[in-house]
This record gives sequence, structure tokens and C-alpha cells, in this order.
Amino acid sequence: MESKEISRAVIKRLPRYYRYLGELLESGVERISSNELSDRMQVTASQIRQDLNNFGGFGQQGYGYNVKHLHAEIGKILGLDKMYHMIIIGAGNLGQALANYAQFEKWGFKVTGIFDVNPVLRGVSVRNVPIRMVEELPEYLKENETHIAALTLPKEHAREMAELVVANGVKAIWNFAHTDLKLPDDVVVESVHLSESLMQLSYNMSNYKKTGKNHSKQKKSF
Amino acid sequence: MESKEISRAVIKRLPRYYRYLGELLESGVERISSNELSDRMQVTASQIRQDLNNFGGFGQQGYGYNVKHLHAEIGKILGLDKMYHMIIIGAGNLGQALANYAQFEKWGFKVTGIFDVNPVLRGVSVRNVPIRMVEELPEYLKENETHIAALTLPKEHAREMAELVVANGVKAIWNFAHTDLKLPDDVVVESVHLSESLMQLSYNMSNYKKTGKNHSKQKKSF
DNA sequence: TAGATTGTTAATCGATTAACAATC
DNA sequence: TAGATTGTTAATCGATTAACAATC
Repeated sequence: MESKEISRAVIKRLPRYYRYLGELLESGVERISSNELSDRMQVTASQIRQDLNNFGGFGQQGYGYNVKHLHAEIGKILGLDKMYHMIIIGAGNLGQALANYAQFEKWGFKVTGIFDVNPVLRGVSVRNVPIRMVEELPEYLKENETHIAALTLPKEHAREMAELVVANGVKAIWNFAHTDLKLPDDVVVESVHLSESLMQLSYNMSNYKKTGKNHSKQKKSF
Repeated sequence: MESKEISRAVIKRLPRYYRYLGELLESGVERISSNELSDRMQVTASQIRQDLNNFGGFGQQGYGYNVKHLHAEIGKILGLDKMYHMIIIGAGNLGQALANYAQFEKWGFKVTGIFDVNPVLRGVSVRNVPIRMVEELPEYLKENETHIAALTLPKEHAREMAELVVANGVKAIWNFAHTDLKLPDDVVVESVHLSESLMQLSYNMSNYKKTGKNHSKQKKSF
């Protein structure tokens, strides 16, 4: 079961498959071929089949893929069939944006705590989760099983907070601070660097002007 | 000048180089070799040299790279030497988080307008930029040069708003909505899909448990 | 059965790493 | 000059695409 290494490139595409399949499911489509999906998603049919086969034969010759089944299977691969408890450290706009994003819970990520250093925020609630002070964090973590910590705070404090939650048993960090974290090998880290995304956009703007080639795009536009 | 195609993989790494060089600059380091940088960034020295050489010889044999010069050059490549006007459509927590992020201006991205549909927000200001109603958007765009539109609104309205701003001359979209946009070829699009990032994290959590291999990481931890 | 479409192997393409001559 | 380190070519590795036999 756990033999062949799955490449990171494949994993990066799974959430997008999941999203498209979810939409197909909602619009009542029952089955889809790699070719049809290829058209919609602007990736090759070959890649779709290759990607999916990393995890086993989800399709059926002559028929295609059952949308509902495939959607569920990809969900499982991504771990969306589990429920994770997530705390948010930094209750600024970004932290509150995450706390307010109801969809996360649908995918199995429940915001169970929000922390900040600003005493003005003490007791304020976001979607029924009260904002607590970071001093309470170690104790909180001892009493409440916590799987993920989202760091939505200035980069100056990111490292320290990461180390604190890791010292208290958290094994996954969703990092929004503008810095790279070095953490023990049993801690998984996923970073969202907004500034890097914006710089990418900026590069593509200049580059399109210079070359007339738009590298920000999937194959065709409309 | 515009001969050789630069691969997307290279471009994706540039903002990270830029960040590290900025930090070195701040801490007063004058020169750095690809080997030293390799150690800090956990990428191979070979890749660093290969990447930089796509844009011309920034280094000097026997010396290495001048930090200040290299930082400035990468900045230019990324278009950070220009000033762009950015509007934000959707003044929820995420939109306000972007509007409040002062650093963007340092890199040449100035928030010049914020728009929402909620009349309660009319006239509220974020960092001295008043929130306007989306009805005013077409007129606003006619009068105010706007380079980038950030879409921080529910996916149901993303497409419509994207088309509206594009119809009014905007050539770059920073998309935070949970959907793919299909726009004309002269419009560059950069998307930030937070849910996909979270699913990646989730995958890596399950995967580490199963295999003991942490694919979320650069080479070594600490 | 015949037609459709997958699963999978082989071919191609692209990106990374290694190695070393050029040169400061 | 000798030592260091780049720029660049060649080798390796990995990911994508093409092709087609297997099979529903």
C-alpha cells in the first residue's frame, strides 16, 4: 500500500481535481472521462489518468470515472475524511479571515481556538470561538487536543510561537508569516507567502509586456 | 534581451532569493557565495548559479555575489522597481488584511481603492483608503489608473467582477476566490487558493504518519 | 459483440545536479 | 600568482505526454 513514492507535483494537483469533481457532483454529473475532465481543467487527459493511477484504479474501461466515488477517494487521500482541530495564532484581519471561513469545517478543519497578544481582543469571539491571550496557550494545548496551528502573525514572532506550539505537541503548522520555519522532522509545515504570490504576478505583468507571452495561464483562455 | 525562455520553476524561486538577500542586506552582509547561500536556503549551489545565470552574470569569479547589487537586480526582474496601483474588491477580513499589509507598498504595490457591496462599510477607511460601493467601480476605473485588482470575495461573484474590471482596462488579477478564472490572454492572473494549501498540509500530515517521510520540508531540519 | 476508455509502458521533454574550465 | 568561485556544459534525474494493449 505504501510502496511507490508519490511525487509532489501530483499531490499539488489533487486539491484542484477535488474541487472540479465537487462542482460536477453538485451539478448532478454522474460519470466523467479523462478527456472531458481534461477539457474542463485544461490539463492533459494523459496526466489525469497517470495521476489517478498512482493511487489505484479508480476508473473503468469504456465508462470513465464515477464522479461521486472519485471525489470521495481523493478526499480520503487528502485526509479530508478526518476531523482536525486548528488553532489560529494572531487574531488580526488575516487570522479572523481564516476563523470566519466556514468552508474549512466542511473539509474537516475545525477552528477550536484563537490567540493574540492584544488584551483589547480578549473575550471577543469569532464564530463563537473566544479570542484568548497567548499566555494561556501552553495550558490550553495541554487540555485541548490540537492538530494544526495557523500562524497569522508578524514574522518577528512566528518562530517563537512555532517552537512553543511544537513543544506542546502540535505536529502541523500552517505558516502565513513572511519567513521560513525550521522545525523538527516530525512536524509538517505548509507556508502561504502572499508577498511571493504578488511578486509572481508582478513578474508576469512585466514579462507579458516584454514578450507577449502570458505564463500565468493554463493552456487556452476563452 | 528577450531571447531565452525562463522556466516557471525559476521564476517561482526568485521571490525567495529576494527575501533572503534582503535579510542579508539588512544584517550588513556585503558579499555571498552560492555555497553560503545554498547552506542558508537549503537549495543546491548549482541551482542558485544556474537560476541567476538565466538573467546574466551577476556574480564574479573568486568573489561571489554582491548582496546589494543582486538584491536590486532580482527586484528589477520581479518588477518591484515599478509602482503599481492595486484595488481590492471585497472588504471582508481578507480584503482588509491585504489593505493593511504595509509591506506591499515597500515593494511597489499601492492600495488605491477598496470596494464592497455592503452599504454598512461605505465610507469606512482602511489606512486612509475609503471603502467604496462596487456600483462606483466602472466610473472609478475610468478616472483612476489601476494596474491590479485583488479579488477577495465569494467565488459566486469572482467571475463577474473579474470581467468587469477587465472590461475597464485592468490587466492583472490577484485572485483569492475559490475558482479558476478564464480571462483574455492579455490579462495575467495569479491565484491564491487557501483551501488547496490547507489540503496540502492535511495530505502531508497523513502521509508522514503512514510513511515517516516528511515531504513538506526542504532538505534538513535543525 | 463493438465501441469506448482506462491502465500502463515507452518516448519525450524539462529541470536539477555534477563537474570543470574560465576568470577574477 | 594562487585560491576561490563563478559561468556553463554535460550527465542525471524526474515529470509529462503519447501510444496502445487490456478490458469493461
